[in-house]
Amino acid sequence: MAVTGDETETGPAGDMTAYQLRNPSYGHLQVVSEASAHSSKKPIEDALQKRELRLMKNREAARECRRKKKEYVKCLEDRVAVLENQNKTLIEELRALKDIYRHKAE
DNA sequence: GGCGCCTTGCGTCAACGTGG
DNA sequence: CCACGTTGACGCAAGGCGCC
Repeated sequence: MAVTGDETETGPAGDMTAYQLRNPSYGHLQVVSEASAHSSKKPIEDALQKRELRLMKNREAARECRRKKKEYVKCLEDRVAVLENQNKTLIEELRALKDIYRHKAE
């Protein structure tokens, strides 16, 4: 039951963080799917199981959410860099044109 | 070394939006 | 209406870094 050959942990950090190694709850859904094999038990156990599943799913969702946010911010930063370059070029171009205009006027 | 401080990544909760 | 997904906010732990 290997952790589903993970593709998501290949971010900038690369490997598992110390936190991930330390924290036993840093896992994926197969643990719970085992647990929920037989679904009708005592209501309390059932509720607990439900909660575990919810927590686990939310854990994954939060991770994905952060990944997306990081990607979004990176996109914005890249765009800023591009626009700054464009701006520089345009300012330079404007300066050159003004120069030409001034010489002609003289 | 051993601090304090800052940054990063995580898990959890709560609130909200949405599809069935 | 409810179950579920998404995301901001919060607190925590660890790592990096400069300072003593």
